[in-house]
Amino acid sequence: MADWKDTCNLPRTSFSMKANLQTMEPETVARWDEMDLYGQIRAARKGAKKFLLHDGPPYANGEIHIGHVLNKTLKDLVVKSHNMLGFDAPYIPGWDCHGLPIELKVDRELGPKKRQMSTAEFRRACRAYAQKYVDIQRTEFKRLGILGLWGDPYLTMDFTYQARIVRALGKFVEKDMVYKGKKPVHWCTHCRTALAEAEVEYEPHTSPSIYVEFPLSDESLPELAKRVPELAACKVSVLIWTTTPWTIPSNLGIAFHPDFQYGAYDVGGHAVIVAKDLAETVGKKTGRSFDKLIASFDGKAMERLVFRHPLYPRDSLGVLGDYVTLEAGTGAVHTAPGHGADDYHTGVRYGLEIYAPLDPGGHFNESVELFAGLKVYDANPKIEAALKERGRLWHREDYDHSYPHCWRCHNPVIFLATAQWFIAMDAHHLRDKALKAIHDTRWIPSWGQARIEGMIANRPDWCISRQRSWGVPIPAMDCVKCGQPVLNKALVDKAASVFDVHGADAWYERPVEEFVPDGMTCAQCGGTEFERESNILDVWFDSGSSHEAVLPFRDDHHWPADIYLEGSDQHRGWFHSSLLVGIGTRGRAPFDQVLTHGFVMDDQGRKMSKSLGNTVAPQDIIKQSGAEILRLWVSMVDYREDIRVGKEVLARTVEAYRKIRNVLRVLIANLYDFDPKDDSVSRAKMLEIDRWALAKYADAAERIVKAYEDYDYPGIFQVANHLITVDLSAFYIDVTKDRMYTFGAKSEARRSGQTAMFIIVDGLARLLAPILSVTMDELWRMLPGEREASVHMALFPRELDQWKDASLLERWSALAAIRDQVNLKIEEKRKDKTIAGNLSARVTIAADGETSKLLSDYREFLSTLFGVSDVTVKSSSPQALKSSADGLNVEVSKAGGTKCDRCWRYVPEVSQEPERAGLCSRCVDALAEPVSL
RNA sequence: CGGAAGAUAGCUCAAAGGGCCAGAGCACUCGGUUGAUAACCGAGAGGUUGCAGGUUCGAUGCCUGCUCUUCCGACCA
Repeated sequence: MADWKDTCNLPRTSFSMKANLQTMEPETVARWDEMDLYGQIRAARKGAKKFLLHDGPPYANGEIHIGHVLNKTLKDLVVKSHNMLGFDAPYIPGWDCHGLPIELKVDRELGPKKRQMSTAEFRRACRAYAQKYVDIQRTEFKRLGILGLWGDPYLTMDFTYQARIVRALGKFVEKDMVYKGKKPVHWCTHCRTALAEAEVEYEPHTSPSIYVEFPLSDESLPELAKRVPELAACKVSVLIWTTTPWTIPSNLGIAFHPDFQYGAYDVGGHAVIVAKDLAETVGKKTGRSFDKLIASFDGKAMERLVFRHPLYPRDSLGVLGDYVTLEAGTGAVHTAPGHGADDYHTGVRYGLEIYAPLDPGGHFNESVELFAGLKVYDANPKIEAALKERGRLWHREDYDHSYPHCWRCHNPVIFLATAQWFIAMDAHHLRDKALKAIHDTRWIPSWGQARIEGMIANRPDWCISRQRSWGVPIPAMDCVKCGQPVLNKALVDKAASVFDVHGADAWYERPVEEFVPDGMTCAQCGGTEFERESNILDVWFDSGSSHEAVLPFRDDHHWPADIYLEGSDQHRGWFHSSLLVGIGTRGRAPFDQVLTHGFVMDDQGRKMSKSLGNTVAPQDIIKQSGAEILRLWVSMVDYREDIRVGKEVLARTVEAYRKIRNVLRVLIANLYDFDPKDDSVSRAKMLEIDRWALAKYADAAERIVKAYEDYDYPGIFQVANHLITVDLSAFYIDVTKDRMYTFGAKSEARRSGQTAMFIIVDGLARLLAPILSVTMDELWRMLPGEREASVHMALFPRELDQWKDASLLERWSALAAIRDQVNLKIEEKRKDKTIAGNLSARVTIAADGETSKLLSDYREFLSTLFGVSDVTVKSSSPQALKSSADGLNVEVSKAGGTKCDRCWRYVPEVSQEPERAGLCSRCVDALAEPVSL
């Protein structure tokens, strides 16, 4: 028996079933580099409508983690898809290079060596460190298949960038929106330096706990009598509690909770105020009786009453604060605006002085009576003694709690108000304009608007100064003679022009004269000598200025950007700072749309952390499965929410990838002898099933394009996956393969199928290219016909309407339903071993009504549709139809006749000719045509 | 403690001005095939839509409370 297999048009392709992504991906990335794919796309789209995604700069520290993968891949999806939608969509990646974490890392690496280094030298070490991680991360991002201008990214430490940050600040200075004020920060008196939140460690500590009496001032008595008549004739005082006696000299207020109930108790003939819920406890502690309640009232009644300081002839204002609790103390909180965060905000709200009479070493200065020159910790007992002497100290005990300590020297730290630079939120209507800009921006998802709105509406003035080394210096100076700080446009411009050439290091290295504008004099004392301040800018100002530093200066960019895309934490971070800088420099938001994504969680939905040991390293996944799997994963999950990753998710993603790859492989493998130019069949001459496939494809393609426009990536996967698995794999390809394999290679029927398959696989390669960038690039190069050097230079499929055919699809969904019914019957017969494969079956089918007509219309096609050897359509007989619910009667039996050795169908008779022995007539005809090679 | 978001089959996603037995794909089980073969086809099983109430003829979808998770922020005087 001859081996007829060789005469069949079996699929052939070098697009292998196994993806080999581990080798394919690096090769592809290298090829893209070599051919300058990014540049070629730019050239190809030149003149098209622009679509600009402005990259939020990741921090140049450490290797990339799974969150970076989500973020950068989403950006890549946006950029690639917009290029294929026909936009000119450039992408310039950036890095955030300044800031504390790098400083700390470098500090640790340098160890004791750091002490011998100048600030400029230390900054050079930081720069080298940042550059190292820029390079590492760049390699990793490229490995993910992200396309962009990797050769010329923007770095916040670029000299020109540093200069542009300063110029952006200049816009604020010019409008008089920047002022110097005070703000409490963590301060280490041992290291004599401000500490960032990350440098503070909480450790157990024993503090003195004291209860102190503040008498009501006489002038407030009438007001109190009005609010609380019962107290009209009393001598009134309030009892406060604190664990930092040394802040008593700085006391300027007493805070009450507006809604708590307070009571005035007769204690030894005086009316003493404490929170009612705490009266009993306070009584026990102080050993006095709080049994006799004279009056009770809300904390609100205490607002703006004036109390007297227990040590000095000074007032202490009654204020309200929500942060007052009943967990400890008296419900009346000692408030020193210069020495606490709450105290500070309350102080600002009530117009109290931000008073902190300490030197950097934590000593009281000369103005502080009784305690001048004392270090705060040494002052504690003295202050207690002074209070006791005056009869104001009601109780004292030790108090164990967790207290902030300096992470370096492990001494307790204090809160200390220090001079800082601020941007005033309400100068030049900054806040109002920002709120309007938020309203004018499209937030995706929409709740982002309310979120950032709340933040902008409530935020305090922006503190932009940091007492740090690695960043952009605030080009402010102090008058040597009188200490008056200066920050003006001329100073800023001068610094910016120096930074342009020498970088911001110049501030620490070059002579001060280079920075002092000609003829500058101190506005206060007329002094002409100045010294530089050593504050640097908040790094959020750095990155928030990126639109100013990048968009106007890059050829293919424009201001504002079309879209920003970051994690939802950036409502507080980069979106926020970018918005404020944008308002300050140009009066509007630097973006039209803001798209946010969630965070990557582990497979249980918990956040990843080193301590939990549930982190998933993208580097490992790439090694095991390939970056395409990560890209596919990003595309199929709902990134607007938090997303999960874990073994099963990734395994499912790999399965999905295989399925997609395999179906595309079958399609291209049937095109090995097809040239679209010569072999395409016009739609009019195509078989109906091929037109059906194209109609399905066109519907899907249209929805996918729409989904790209809507940033609905999971929707793309849904549609594409359904088309590929259900419509193509399980239906179209399955039904069509007999024709493709056994018909004459050049027969119109086979060419018809090839035409459809070509259009579909070509279209899918385009449609999936943003997601499976490497795989589609590979497929693209193997497809027949003239085409761009890379699929990423191509456009999404167009003119899809020509393939659409709603009535055909409707007819065919009825046919598919019949096929489902037949399959059920076939399955029954397979179970009882009447038949095995579908080709060993014959089907007898009858129906009534519409279905009957459909069956007779498609009589010739039914055996193909069902994949069986023979179908007999019977005219409907009411009796036979009784058993079936939907007017369909199906009978399956074993096919009769002889099996054709070539196409495996059972036919009534096969050829007896020696050359064609065992073949059905259709195969004999097919072989009349020479086999193509 | 405050602001915001979410919770649908083992996994990833669908279903909404509230209404046919809540749908796919993958995974799983069984069967077929061996001319997509580390593939392919068919069939099957799998969900009281986080929990508890409420509104309604009827709720996954609306309201209230709770639980859990996540992001942001505040706080420990």
